[in-house]
Amino acid sequence: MEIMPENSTCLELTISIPGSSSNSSSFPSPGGGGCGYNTMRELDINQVPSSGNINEEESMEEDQDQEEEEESSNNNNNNNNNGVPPRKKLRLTKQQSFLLEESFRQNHTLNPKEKEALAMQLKLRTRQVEVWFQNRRARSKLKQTEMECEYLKRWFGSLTEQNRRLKKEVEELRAMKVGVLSPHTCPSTLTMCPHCERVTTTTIRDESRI
DNA sequence: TTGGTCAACGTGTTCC
DNA sequence: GGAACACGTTGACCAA
Repeated sequence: MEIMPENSTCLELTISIPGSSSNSSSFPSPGGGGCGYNTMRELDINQVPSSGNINEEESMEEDQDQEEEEESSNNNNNNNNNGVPPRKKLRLTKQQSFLLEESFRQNHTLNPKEKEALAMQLKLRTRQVEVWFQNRRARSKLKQTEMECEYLKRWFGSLTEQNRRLKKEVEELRAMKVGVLSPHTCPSTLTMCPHCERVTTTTIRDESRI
């Protein structure tokens, strides 16, 4: 996208690199983006019990979560709510978010092997990793679109201002021309000043002196 | 209560 | 034709 704003000095449009620090969901930013990660309990209802990367406290919670998930899963299989199981909200842990963000920063798409490996590492299902990347790309694109929108608004403003100035200048020139061509004045020509790039009038008498 | 966030889903499109 | 993706939407959850 190439846009040249007024005077070509430009407001240069540098569109955000997805995954940049300004991103609301990036880690670490407690409470960043208003999602309330700092205060809310990191409850992951779909998560498999942890080992390895995640600390003991989280591990205990996730063991509990797994039981809930299994129960939920069983309930789902039993087709309560007319076969439509209640949808529960998964919240990724800080660690999971961090690793996903890191991965996204390196690459915005994953091949099946990378996806599987990441899912294993995060103790998530590959589908969850896949969905996370899809949503992350969407958020990234949205952010970029918002930035472009802001930029275009500013550019529109500067063009409007430039237009206003040019119109005013045209009015001045018209007035000047009327004055120059009026009776009792010498015929003149319009010339462009190379320094200020404004049009000035020169009388024929002036020119003859040169 | 309301608005924002985000995981998850359904569907259409693209690519191989 | 199927996998991967984009896009729009839903619903759970949270803070103000």
